[in-house]
Amino acid sequence: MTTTSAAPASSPIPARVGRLSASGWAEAALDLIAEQGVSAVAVEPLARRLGVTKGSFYWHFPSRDALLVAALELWERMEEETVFGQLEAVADPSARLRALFSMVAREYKAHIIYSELLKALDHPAVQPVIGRVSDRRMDYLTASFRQAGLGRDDARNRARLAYSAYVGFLQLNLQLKQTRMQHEEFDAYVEHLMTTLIPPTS
Amino acid sequence: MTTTSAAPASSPIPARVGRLSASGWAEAALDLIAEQGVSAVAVEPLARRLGVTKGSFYWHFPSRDALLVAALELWERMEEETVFGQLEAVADPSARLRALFSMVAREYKAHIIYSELLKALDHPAVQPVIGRVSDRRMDYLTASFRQAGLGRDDARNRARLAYSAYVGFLQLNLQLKQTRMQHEEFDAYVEHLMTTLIPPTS
DNA sequence: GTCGAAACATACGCACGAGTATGGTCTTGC
DNA sequence: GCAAGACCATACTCGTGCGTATGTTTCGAC
Repeated sequence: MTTTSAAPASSPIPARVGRLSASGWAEAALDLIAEQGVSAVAVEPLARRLGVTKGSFYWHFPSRDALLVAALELWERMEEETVFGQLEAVADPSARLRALFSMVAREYKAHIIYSELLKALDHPAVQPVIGRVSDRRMDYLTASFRQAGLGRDDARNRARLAYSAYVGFLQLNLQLKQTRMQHEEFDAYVEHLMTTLIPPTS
Repeated sequence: MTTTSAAPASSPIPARVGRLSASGWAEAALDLIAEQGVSAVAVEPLARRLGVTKGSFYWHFPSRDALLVAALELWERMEEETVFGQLEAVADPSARLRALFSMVAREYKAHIIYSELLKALDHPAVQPVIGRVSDRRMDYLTASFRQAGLGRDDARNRARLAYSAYVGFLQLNLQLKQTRMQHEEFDAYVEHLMTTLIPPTS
């Protein structure tokens, strides 16, 4: 979504503009992950989608795995700016947790990708990336709960609980289409999260 | 694990005893799901594992999908007895939530399978099954929180939170091998869950 | 303009999994 | 103790995805 920002993200119609670069392929791969998961990132279908053939692909990348790695690097950088950057900007630990959950509604794509990557943890290339991102977020949440007044162990456990709730929410509400929540209902749930998980500002 | 209870669940060595039945194939498929996920349920590898060939399989089942459906039915029945049955037996709503989390340590396999099925929600055969099971558990948790003193909306949201934490825990601690919790740490976490999520018995 | 490299097309070989066809071997009822 | 059906093996076809080999077009430098 940066360089060659053509193709409406999901169109089977080629409609290419210029030529492709390696990052163009990586971005397209990320789109595919968001839509149909990691296993859907196949060379030939992806090439058809971009209006080219595999001949093009294997000029930019040595293998399908190399594409995946490039896409994951791209996502991790993107995630660091978008999600983590926005979280870091929020000073109040209470508002920070709210920000994390509210972002799911706004920054939809980054979270969908995170959810899809969670489903592909078997893949050796995915595991370290998702490990780093999860640890980083967990540490930040833990620190937030600490400065919100919780003790060391309590803060870590509360962070576990909060982050598990985030991950579980992604699975149950984004993947399992059935019983999708409405906006009002979602807001009420987030409100419930706050009062339950955030210690009262004594 | 009922009829032809041979084969040590993970041995590449055949070591068959008698002949196979349809349920034998379904049980083997469930084992494979637990170990390597839904996509690993392929006819030929499964046949090799059982010490037979596909010729045998296609006598018992018309297609690979039919096997998956049979395996899912088997699991749903098994789950209803094991997990749900044990939950229902517990009267106190507080102890009930503790039971749900503690069961993850004991009844390992059923939860691993649930986790793997969550990762395969794209598959049309998986979605309704996991939907029914999740709804049933959610309803039961909601009722538990109600009789623990929470209002209608609060009980539902608290159930959402608790169950999301359960699902997230499965993903982060069972799938992501990295940073696995120890027994002591796990017990402390469960304790934290109780005090945080269960309303005090006024 | 033309030349070289970047970007792409075409046509292959290979592995693997789904499904079919057909024949062989147990094993149970009687 | 022998049919008949249950169970299994062998040998195929077909589709799909990965990777390679080898041309062909496009573009920028000079």
